[in-house]
Amino acid sequence: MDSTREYCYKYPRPSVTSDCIIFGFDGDKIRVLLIERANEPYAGRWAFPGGFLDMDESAEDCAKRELFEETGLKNVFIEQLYTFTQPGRDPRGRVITIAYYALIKQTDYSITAGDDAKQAQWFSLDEIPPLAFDHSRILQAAISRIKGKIRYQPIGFELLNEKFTIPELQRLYEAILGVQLDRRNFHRKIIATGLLIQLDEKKANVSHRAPRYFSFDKEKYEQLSRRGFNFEI
Amino acid sequence: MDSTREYCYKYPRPSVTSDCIIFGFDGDKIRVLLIERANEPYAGRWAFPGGFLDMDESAEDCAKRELFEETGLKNVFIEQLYTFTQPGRDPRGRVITIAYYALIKQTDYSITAGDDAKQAQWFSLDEIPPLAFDHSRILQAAISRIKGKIRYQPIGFELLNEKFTIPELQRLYEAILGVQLDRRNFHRKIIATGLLIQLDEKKANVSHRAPRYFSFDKEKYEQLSRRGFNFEI
DNA sequence: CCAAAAGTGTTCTTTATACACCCATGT
DNA sequence: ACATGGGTGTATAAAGAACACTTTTGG
Repeated sequence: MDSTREYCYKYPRPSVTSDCIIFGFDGDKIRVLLIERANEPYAGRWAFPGGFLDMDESAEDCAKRELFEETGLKNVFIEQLYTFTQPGRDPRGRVITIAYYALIKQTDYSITAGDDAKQAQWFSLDEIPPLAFDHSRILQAAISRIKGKIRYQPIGFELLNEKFTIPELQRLYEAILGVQLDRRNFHRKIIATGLLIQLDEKKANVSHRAPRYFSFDKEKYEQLSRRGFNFEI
Repeated sequence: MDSTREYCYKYPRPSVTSDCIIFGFDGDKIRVLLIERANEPYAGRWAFPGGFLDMDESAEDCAKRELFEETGLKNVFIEQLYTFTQPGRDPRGRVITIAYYALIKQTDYSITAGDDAKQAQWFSLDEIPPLAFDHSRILQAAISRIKGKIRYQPIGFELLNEKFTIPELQRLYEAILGVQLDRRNFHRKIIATGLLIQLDEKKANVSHRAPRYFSFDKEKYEQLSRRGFNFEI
């Protein structure tokens, strides 16, 4: 028996992988986390962290495990994006990929390459290098998902520090939506949601009126969500 | 060599299936299409049409093929819902399922059981029998998807005939959203979208003022969509 | 004092909500 | 004629958009 081919089935089966699209925000632009592939195929190309599903883990657990192994990121809340199944999308044979995405506070984590990855690095969306496989299509899907979602769910806060100013939040919304918002109306509207807790602290060392810090009232949001209210910006 | 086990791989692989959640509307309630399973596991139980992925087809093509084989439905526009990957969700072993959903005009199609299915039948959402596998969880996911979607995209028209009256459309919205809407405000709002074409025909044989027929202006909707407008009810 | 950006208030327009009322059709 | 549900109008309230003005900070 060929010991390198010990798993045999009556019908052919595809390989299954999970990939992670991790977004961050540097205060100005949205960034996405890529790894440089160490192995063929596409060695040297940039790609999303991800890898093959083990038989005893869900696709979500697989995505988290691979994310940790390749970038050092841990305890990230990921959400399923889409499953890519086109035959021919991977030169190794039939591979289907379940893609997950997450929005994280870049400062909470430090990135370190490991495993299959030569390096892991943040790229802003206008400087994305050529990607392996069909990953640029996956990226497009992820971007349009967060664009659609941010209008109706308070996912923006996941990208900012625990404490943040309203102008910072506005720059984030503008970066994701790609539009300019009126500073004054944005301020009033975001306060009107009742989901911000004002802190007794202002931003220091700015040569103009210092903006206040706020934090996001997650408990209140969860209460309101359960009652079926809807957030909207 | 064991001819029933001719596909061998270095690492174990899960089986992959595609399932279809097909919604219809009978003028009063939302219905969903189920098949009665002919084979084990769960023989005799109701389930969504679906089956194993072939190696030369995408998961979407697989879903359409299985839908046709098991119910006779053809040319249905399906959309990916979610991929279910929990280990243990299928007694046959590790199976992941990519679920698709569709909204169809029940009158356009006639349903006929075939293949793995003893029969295919529409069930209204308050009369769903016990389902095979984790299909009741999948159904919940599909219902909450269409509830979320109908507010912002004109998917309701897919469930109605080519020509329909505004009160019919309203009953559909009420069935999906589970709320009562004001007849008069609904009328004005749906007309204000500019996406309905008024036909020179009224509903016949009703013992009250006959409502006009309308059709959905798909071309206009696509034009407006491209310009980034957003539909909202 | 000045520049720059934060924060507040005010006006105007648009949209949403709640109904009163009229209209057409079959019995 | 009347019951039934379709269709129109209108008044009020709430939300959104535009923008003038005031406040705070560092230089």
